[in-house]
Amino acid sequence: MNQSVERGICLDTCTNDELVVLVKGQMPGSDYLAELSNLFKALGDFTRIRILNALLTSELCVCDLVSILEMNQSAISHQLRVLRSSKIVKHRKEGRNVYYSLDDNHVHQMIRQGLDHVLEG
Amino acid sequence: MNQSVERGICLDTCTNDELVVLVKGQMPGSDYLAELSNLFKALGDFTRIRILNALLTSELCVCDLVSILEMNQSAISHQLRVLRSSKIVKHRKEGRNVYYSLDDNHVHQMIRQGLDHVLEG
DNA sequence: TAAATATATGAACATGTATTCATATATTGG
DNA sequence: CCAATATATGAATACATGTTCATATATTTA
Repeated sequence: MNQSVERGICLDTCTNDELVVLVKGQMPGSDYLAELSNLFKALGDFTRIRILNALLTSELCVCDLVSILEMNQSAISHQLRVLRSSKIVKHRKEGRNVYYSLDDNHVHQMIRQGLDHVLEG
Repeated sequence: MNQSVERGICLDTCTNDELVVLVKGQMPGSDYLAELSNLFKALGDFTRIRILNALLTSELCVCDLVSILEMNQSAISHQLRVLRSSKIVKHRKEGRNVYYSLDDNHVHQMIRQGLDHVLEG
């Protein structure tokens, strides 16, 4: 279906070109696209991706993550906050520990799919 | 399989805890995780996500994208460069136009999966 | 209740990044 | 060859973001 669309050569900026109108019409709303880019942005950091890969294996508390990533506790907590506010992880408190886990199965799949991509490379 | 792993309560930082060792062992190598986070980072920008959503419908030249996103040509070109260097889009030249399209099917699927996620909310 | 431990958070700092402006390059048409 | 058009790119700027340090909060234990 992709390549069957007729192209219109742009003169200056082709604001009313048929294809442009078509593509514009098929784009999801800005709200969704903003949400989507924010989701990817939250996944797009080395520390956070390592946290999430760890959580792929098991629910973990903050100090587990400190040991696994060999990083500052503060740095970990700050990044967990980002992941929490993006609803990517959920947490539960048990005594003085706070256990984090993946909130959603979609994210699980997105990470795995991304890994497939880079492993093939 | 997740919750069946025995937890070890951390005292200070539990460097030798069994679970920590297990999780560490199951993490992909740093190189892959770095690549993965870079891939997500490339997807994690509003402008770039809009470009990619447009390319989901059809191959497009730069000035098409300028019209579709209603943005500065320079801004678009700069972002296309980011997508190119991340191997997310490919390009072909035809006369004075340069046509961009998605390079890889994985990315296609990742975007769709991400959209599913945000559309469900 | 005091000390110890686990976690969260604000401020500061350094670094990264998106956009704009000006300009360069390349291609086509006259 | 010259003018016009499409695209790319470097520099500048403003803004976002990750880490560290210091410290606050909450919970357990002695």
